Amino acid sequence: MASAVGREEKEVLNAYLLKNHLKRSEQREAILDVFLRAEKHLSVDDLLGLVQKRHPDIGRTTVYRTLKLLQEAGLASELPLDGESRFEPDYNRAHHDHFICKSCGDIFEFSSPEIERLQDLAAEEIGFVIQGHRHQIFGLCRRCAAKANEAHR
Amino acid sequence: MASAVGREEKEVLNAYLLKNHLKRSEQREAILDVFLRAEKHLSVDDLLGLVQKRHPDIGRTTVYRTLKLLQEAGLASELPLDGESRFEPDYNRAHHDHFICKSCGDIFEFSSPEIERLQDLAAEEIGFVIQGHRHQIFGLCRRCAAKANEAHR
DNA sequence: TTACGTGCAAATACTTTGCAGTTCC
DNA sequence: GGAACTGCAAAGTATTTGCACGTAA
Repeated sequence: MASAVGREEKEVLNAYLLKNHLKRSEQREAILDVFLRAEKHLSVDDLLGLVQKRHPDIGRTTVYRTLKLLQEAGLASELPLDGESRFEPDYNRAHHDHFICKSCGDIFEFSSPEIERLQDLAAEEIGFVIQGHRHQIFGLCRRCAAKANEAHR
Repeated sequence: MASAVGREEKEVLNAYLLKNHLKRSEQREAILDVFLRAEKHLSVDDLLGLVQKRHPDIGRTTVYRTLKLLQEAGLASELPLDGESRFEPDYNRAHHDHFICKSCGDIFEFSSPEIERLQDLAAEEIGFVIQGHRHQIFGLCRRCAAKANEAHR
């Protein structure tokens, strides 16, 4: 059962390691495994906590370094928030942006080719070459909005 | 000449101070004045540097605190970037988002009511109540893109 | 065996806070 | 006179780095 998760991603990682004369390690495999199984949008602390359930000796530094490695290998992407960043799997995933609930912290994804197209147009107008973007929408998710409404009465 | 800049904003600040039982100070007035005259998108360090040209005794802490105050008063808004935040005047300004050049650091503004509308639609679909958003596009400005192209030959 | 990986502790970078003295109202 | 403001130094927070030791190839 365990081995079925992220088979492809594990191959991608190994290929990346090989290509760059880097080494495999138990830590890297454990972190990738936990990362792929987890709910999305983990903070470093979240991920460290999950990893340490089975591997208490893995340190925070290694989690930081492995997340950086996974990004370079195209397996993870960072969601830079105000305080701490969050990370999500990014292998073979379509581009998307995020709704972030200020109350419960939950994150929802959305994607809009139309928005992308409008961005491209605006960039073209000023001769700007787009390399990446960050599009985050803050507010209250359905549940928290309902709660807030109730409390108002 | 000096007194003509940001007259209205200064009134807004004074009204805000009064309403909240806060006090006026030479520091706050100097910082607001420099802030309004400056090129937009200043970092705290930029602003501190400019302020200290005329008021060497004003400290970094006061700049931080005054920027927070100006935001509360609706006079400034923060552009949270990767390392340090930048700040821009925000009184009676239409909403807009930013292109940010990774090479020279320059920031360009753009606004698209269409994008806003699409955001609103996406939010509605999941019952999300929007309170704010951050939409930043990274890449190369026209000039830096041209430079990069040249270097490639 | 040699270069890479790991974990700790220390360093960094930006921002906030505690505190003692000063200023505004 | 009392609450608010200021500047310094210290504390915070998230992340990175130096280093000695361990490990994969």
